[in-house]
Amino acid sequence: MHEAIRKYILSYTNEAISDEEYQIIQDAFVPKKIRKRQYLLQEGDVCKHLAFIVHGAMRQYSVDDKGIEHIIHFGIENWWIGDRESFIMLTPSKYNVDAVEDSDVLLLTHEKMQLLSDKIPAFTRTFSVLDQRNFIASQKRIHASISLTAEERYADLAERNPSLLQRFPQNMVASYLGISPETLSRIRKKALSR
Amino acid sequence: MHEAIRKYILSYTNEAISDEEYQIIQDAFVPKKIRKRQYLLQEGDVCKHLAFIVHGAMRQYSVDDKGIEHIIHFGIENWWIGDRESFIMLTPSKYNVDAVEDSDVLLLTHEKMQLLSDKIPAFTRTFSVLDQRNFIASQKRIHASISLTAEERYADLAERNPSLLQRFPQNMVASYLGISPETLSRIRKKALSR
DNA sequence: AAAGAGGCTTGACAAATGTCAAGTGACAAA
DNA sequence: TTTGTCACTTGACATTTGTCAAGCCTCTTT
Repeated sequence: MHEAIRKYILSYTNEAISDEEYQIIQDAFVPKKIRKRQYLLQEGDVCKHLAFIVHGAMRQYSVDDKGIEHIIHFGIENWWIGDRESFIMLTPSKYNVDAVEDSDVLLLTHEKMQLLSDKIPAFTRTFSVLDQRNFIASQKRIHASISLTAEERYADLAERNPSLLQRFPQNMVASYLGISPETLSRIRKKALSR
Repeated sequence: MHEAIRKYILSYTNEAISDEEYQIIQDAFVPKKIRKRQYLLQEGDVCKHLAFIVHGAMRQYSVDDKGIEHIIHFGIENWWIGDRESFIMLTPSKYNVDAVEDSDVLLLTHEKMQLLSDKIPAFTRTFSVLDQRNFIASQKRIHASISLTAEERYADLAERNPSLLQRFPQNMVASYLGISPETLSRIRKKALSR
């Protein structure tokens, strides 16, 4: 399973990884299987690991006073998932993270992440680029949320990340877009008649 | 003016900065005065600099088909501003950045940023922490946009960043929150009667 | 096979928000 | 001073989106 990480790093950098470095990487990541509906993180706990998804589908969400779930992040193969705020600040998380499909992940603690950053230059760069991409992606999502209608946001998602629409049930997609399941159902109906 | 940067870095790290390092920093940053309404970046151009705001108030926004402005970022003292996507990817920006008040900024190109990262460890950490904080802040804003009503988003902003409400005109705040100026006016009226 | 749960759709209605138009007041330019 | 511009407010109305309730379908469990 660790092979997935090797490929992943290589996709972010051109630097080769030596065998010793590879050994360090193997020691840093802890593989774990997470079954559908199983939690990786529960609200109130401190996020001790970031998870690299080797295979599967997961989500990060909060639950409001009325018990309604608000999904703020989807994760599938080759994506990271976890609450960065809690992970870095060591504060109790306001979010839950759980598996939507049975998933294989690689867990990384904050200490191991520091270790990798210090010892493996390629990793430093990988993390830094990752942070930048996350920020850019967030910026796009903010832009969509203040500039576009619900219908346009759905079209945008369908264009950029069609795979998410197939992997996650419609009510979760609605939550991710910030609209009710009924509204999404109606938007899709309209979109079909074209 | 460069003294502002020294203080800024020290607020992010405990490492002292030597005189040689300080010299490198002085060479990297180019001071510039930007008058109210003056552009730092225009849509279609590549964002060549990130700007550290020493004094003043600026905004990053897009303009849609109908000519309506959508503000995705405010910047005041000690904040960075610029289009990160364009800056990193070297692609034409979809945004404008201009000054809302007369402002003093320090410009940093991509090359100089690399130089600082390579030569000054404290800077590497500063940028990395900055990226992380940006990501966390974005995440909070996404959460607000899908979970809260317009009224709650305003209350949230008023609580977290009251200074922005005083520095930026109300129609810009409305745009930032993703609502019409009329709606914000009504929300404020309601909020007063409590 | 029967029962139940969950996800999706649909209709009727309510609530939130946007749009348009008019009016006011402050401030800057002439 | 006068004029004009611009931000803000307010009212009337339109549009979008949410809420609630019912029904259908599929899948799982018993």
